[in-house]
Amino acid sequence: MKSQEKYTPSAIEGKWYEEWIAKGLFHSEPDERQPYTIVIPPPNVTGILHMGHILNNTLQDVLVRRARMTGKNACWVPGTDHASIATEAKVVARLAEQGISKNDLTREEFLEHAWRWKEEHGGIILKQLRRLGASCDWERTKFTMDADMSESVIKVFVDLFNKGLIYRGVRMVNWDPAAQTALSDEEVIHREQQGKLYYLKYMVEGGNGEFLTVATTRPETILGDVAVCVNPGDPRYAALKGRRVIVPLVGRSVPVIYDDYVDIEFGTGALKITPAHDVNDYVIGERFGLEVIDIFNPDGTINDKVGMYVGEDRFAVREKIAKELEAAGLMQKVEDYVNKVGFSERTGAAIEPRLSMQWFVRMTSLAEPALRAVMDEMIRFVPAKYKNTYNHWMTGIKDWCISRQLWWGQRIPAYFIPGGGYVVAETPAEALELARAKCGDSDLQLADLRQDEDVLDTWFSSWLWPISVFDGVRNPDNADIKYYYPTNDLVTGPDIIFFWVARMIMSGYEYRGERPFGAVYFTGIVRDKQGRKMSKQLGNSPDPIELIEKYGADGVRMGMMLSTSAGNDIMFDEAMCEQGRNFGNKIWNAWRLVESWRDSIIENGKLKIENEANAEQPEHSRLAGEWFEAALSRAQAEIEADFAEYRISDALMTAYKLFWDDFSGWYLEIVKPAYGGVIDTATLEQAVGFFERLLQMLHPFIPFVTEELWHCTRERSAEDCITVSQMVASEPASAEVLARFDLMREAVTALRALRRTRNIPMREALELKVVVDENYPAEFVPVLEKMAGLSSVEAVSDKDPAWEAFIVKTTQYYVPLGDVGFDRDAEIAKLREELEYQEGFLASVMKKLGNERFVASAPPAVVAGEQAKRSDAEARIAALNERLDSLQ
RNA sequence: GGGAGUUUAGCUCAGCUGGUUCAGAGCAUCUGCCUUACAAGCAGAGGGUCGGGGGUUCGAAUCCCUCAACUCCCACCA
Repeated sequence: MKSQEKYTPSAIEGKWYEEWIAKGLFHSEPDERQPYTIVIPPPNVTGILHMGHILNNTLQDVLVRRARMTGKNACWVPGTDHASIATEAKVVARLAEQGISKNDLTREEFLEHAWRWKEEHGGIILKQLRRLGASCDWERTKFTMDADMSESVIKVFVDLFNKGLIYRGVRMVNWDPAAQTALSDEEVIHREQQGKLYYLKYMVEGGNGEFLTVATTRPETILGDVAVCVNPGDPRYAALKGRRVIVPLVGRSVPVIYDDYVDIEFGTGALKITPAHDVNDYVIGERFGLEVIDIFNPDGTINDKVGMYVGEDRFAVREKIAKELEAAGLMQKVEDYVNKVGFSERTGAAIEPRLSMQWFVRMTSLAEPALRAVMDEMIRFVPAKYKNTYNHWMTGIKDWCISRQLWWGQRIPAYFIPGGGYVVAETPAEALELARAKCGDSDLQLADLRQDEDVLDTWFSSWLWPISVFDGVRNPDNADIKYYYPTNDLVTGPDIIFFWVARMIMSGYEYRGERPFGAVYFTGIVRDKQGRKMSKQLGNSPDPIELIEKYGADGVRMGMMLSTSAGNDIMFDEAMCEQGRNFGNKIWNAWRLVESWRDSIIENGKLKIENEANAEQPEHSRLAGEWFEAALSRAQAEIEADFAEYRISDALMTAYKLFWDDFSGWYLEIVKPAYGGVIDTATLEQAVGFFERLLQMLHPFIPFVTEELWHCTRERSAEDCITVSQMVASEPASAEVLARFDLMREAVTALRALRRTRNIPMREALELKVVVDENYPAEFVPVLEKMAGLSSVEAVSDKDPAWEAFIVKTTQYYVPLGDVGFDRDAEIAKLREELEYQEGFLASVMKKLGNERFVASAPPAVVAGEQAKRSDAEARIAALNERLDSLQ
């Protein structure tokens, strides 16, 4: 295949993705190779791609592609999450647009709408991931509400119930009035709010105008007040013992009670007790056997319990009641006050603590092996700092509220028996059997049983994800689960460490007796370049698809990977994508150069110019090959080490510099045929070989352009894609060759600088004289000659002071040039400056070496290093002095 | 109120268990160049008292203490 002249990402990306899919290159089946497995953190089925997904999925793709190219059987399982609250909210909103209220529908009708919505709008995000180049095994795509997935969830619920790890009870839970469901503690986000603290007067019953002042942030809850509580040690209220006070406006008489919970210092030292709407109040109410008056409807409006403000919203009532208290003279004062308020993670609604009947999972025993696994690094967290966070949460773990008052999700498999009690079973038939046995009524019919209305928390299905995607719950011994589980790496955000990561670890040990993954790579948050979180409201989040259209998926991926290190937030700047695109262009053009060499000697697979092309390989090209082989090996080894430590951006930077600087800037320039000449076949072959290895090294990061060029480097069969090609293992690199080449490179740089100051064009050849010593890279002279444009290199011992000079390490180089343009004073000044620096350096080294304690206590290698520095510096100083003397 | 983390060039970040005059990289900036792969490029250059202060050490960006700023997580104070 011949390359196109211009690099146009859009022209190649779609094509190759289709090819990969058509050839099934991302599909994995168990075989004799080692597996490498990643399960995707399933995005919401109705979600669309944002920058966070780009970051997260590019990382996964880099890991998977690299594994695929290094002998592993790579399997990346994609899928989506049913996201019960978010999706149900969207469906409800859409129904509302059509004038349909959820309340007018039966459960079945609603679910029909929901499924239709899912079929129409779901999975967009998975299609978008293809644009990014994600090499998922799409044949394994899962959805958390697929029949088999749901079955697994129910099976686990029943199992945990039978083990006594699931219970049902009335508890104070976090109520989301918008979604009208309970939430787990993790789904509540606490944020500071500018609010007010209202000081209300509670008149003492039977007193003559005495009152007690209670401070509250939520005056509307006085409707549910059942007591006022003060600290028993508070002298201000000692006299009120046994008295009752009147709840303002409401007129209800409530007792004054005494409990240590109340802080004397805070507010007025008096606390109103509303057991139905505050967790602490509930606890105190229980202690004192107080009544519970729930004043809210599920949607956060006031109910008819008290007969005031019926049907009005809680926040409207707050303002209204404040005014009326004021009017009634029952408001002492109002202060500005900042407090923390809980909000629903999904709907953003202010959470209402509410007493209700819910299902819970006992977590303590599940947490134990899961905690140990991470602390003992059976599961590695990257970065490790998240071990702390995890440890803290797991140690103080609370029971998990798993019931949601929604319809979209797995319905809780509990069936109530008419006479009371319930049974839990995987199927209605089993439930009936159990129920009959339980109540001893063999005539009981299925229709008599009533299934619990609630569904399970979404996370109760996703915590099984690494197991259930391989059907390991229903068929624990199937070939897939045995082969792919435990998975290798999990790439996710630290924001779901409790929601998801911790729970997967728990379910992993409970249901497989094994960790679900070997390592968790925590990404940071993608922010804009001012450091602000990307959000719809701010409008600072670029559309990833637009970015891909502008810079190519390759460019966007590069941009992301260049600036990501685990756990650190990434400050996204579109310029990074530009850099990525530029790199694609660089690769492209480097190939065009090599290709042009080939085209000049080969046509239709045959040599056009026999004699010249078959000529012996020039020495400089042979040397360049020797050096680049070493450079490539070293880079490969570094990249391997980086991947082992999950330093993905470092690995990329190493490959980037290798390609751009070493390969394009040096190797290709060295072997480039002279003007009008042709390349020899040996060098061409070598250049193409290097190019292919570089493409492989880069492919995980920048898959499309590398695949395109892979098919240009030689004729390939349809199956021969870089995606499934195997990288050759790194060989030890010769440090000697690399170091000597660098000395040569420095000489070239010095000669270039010289040309620049003396304004000598490249076509004008220079003569180089050298005072040969051990730091003179004699073997690379052919390269030096070519790169610096030298006509001759000669070893000398006598120098002419009129010669231009430079020193590389300790080697003195001279170039005889006329006096034209030579600035003796500038040269002397430069030499003096250099001399001063070297003398300072030597002094510092001597000081160290003269220090007995240093020589005695520093490691021998360090001391030897200092001695080497000393002799180098001395040699250099001698050379500088010599040069100075000759000039002065 | 607890806990964790961050602070190094204009920007984004590397600098591992103290040891090259160690102060680095990429990008950006500046100066030359349209040199027949690439101006999405080439050749160069400048730029930081490693947040402040103190200490340990022969030696500190690196270890300790302290102060400051920022970020995140956890927590039932009205």
